[in-house]
Amino acid sequence: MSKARPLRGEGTRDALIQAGIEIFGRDGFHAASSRSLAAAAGVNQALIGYHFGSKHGLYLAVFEHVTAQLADQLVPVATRVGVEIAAIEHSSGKREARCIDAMETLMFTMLQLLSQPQTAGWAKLIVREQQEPTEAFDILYDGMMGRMLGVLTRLVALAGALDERSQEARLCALTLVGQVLVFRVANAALQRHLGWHEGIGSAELNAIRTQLRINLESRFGRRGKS
Amino acid sequence: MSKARPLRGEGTRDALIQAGIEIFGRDGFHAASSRSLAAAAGVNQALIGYHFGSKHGLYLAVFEHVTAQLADQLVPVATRVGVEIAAIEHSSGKREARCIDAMETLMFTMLQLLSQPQTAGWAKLIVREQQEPTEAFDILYDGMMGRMLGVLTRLVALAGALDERSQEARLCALTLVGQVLVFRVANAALQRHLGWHEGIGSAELNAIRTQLRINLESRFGRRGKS
DNA sequence: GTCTATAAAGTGATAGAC
DNA sequence: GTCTATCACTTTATAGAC
Repeated sequence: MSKARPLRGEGTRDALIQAGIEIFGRDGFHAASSRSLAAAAGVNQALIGYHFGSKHGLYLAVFEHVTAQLADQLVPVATRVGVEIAAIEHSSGKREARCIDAMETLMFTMLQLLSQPQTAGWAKLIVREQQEPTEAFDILYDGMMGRMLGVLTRLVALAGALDERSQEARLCALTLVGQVLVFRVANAALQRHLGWHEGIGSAELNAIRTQLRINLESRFGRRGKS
Repeated sequence: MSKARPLRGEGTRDALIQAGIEIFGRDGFHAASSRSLAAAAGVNQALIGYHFGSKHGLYLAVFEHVTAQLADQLVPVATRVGVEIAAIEHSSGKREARCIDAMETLMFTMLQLLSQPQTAGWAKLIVREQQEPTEAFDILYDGMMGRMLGVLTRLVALAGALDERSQEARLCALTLVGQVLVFRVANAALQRHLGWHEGIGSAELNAIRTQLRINLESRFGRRGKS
């Protein structure tokens, strides 16, 4: 944030949204003060009202921004997996193996995204919002989360010969999501249980990926191991 | 909360701690005001200072209370599982099956605890604290969480012929915890993806348990299915 | 142990100059 | 588009009566 000169218009909006990710994520909506938001953005406090109407307006704008960023990274992968699902459905053999690869792709993409330092703020924000959902959660679910859950559920159904609308398939998909989420959500517990005080780097990412792969192969593979 | 007459001493402390679970969980530490805490407890605002020194003192007392409550319910199960682990270690056959049963017991106990309406406040409190851990998290980890993770890790190691201090065993234990946690943490997503708007009842609990069991048997069972 | 009252600081929003 | 200044209100903590 090197700005001896004032940002203008769009720049101020962006700076406030970035500050919002950090400050709302750290403190929550209520505890984040307009003054701390403005200070973190390096702009005047009155500009929140000018650009977003109110602190709440900035909050919603932050969720729109985060949803768009997440979608940017996840939708292409989800689309590719969707194509692969259609291909698997019209083929005969090796269904399980192809489904497992696709699930691993989805889960690892989510894991990578969630473990980047840049997304730490997004994750805090989302976890907070899940506990006490407001209209900001709708932005997130409708814009990205629902689609990801849907694709994963279709894969689970395909690999397990279930109806994709069945409760079993949906529940199983959630247990898969849980295996990824825990590494972001149980942050503080991770640090203590694994000694990963420096966060999740590429070595850690690979170790987690290996476990996820083993779990997927055990769960959906045709008997044989490795 | 029927109290035409003032609570005295201990009663005031208890009322404030209960109010703290609800209000701190709902609003977070900063956004929870002393006035709303006192109002929820039905006591005078000045009594927070008298009994706990400050709002922060009440916050820590709330975590000590929640940790004690969780430990009350989990430590007996963890102890029984610890005995079972010792028994399995000194036996020869059916190791996997016994380990799976023990893991299911642990996970279902956690799931039940997390899905009770009474513990909803605890869960929110803990999830918040994990995102931005303070000294309150130490109370929780040292008092209960570390022990549960330890027991689960020992079981994973035993079932998978791993060293219980290995990273593999610890990571796998975390993926198991994740499969339970997701049902509390991704609360709002659950409601939308599964349509469980009324929360998790006994029918839902059984459906989840079945999935967890399948996952455990796939992962740790000797080939053959069900 | 509980109350009222209040001090001192912080809050979101906005009017008006530039 | 950005700033300063300020209003009206809430915040935590505490002094002092009972």
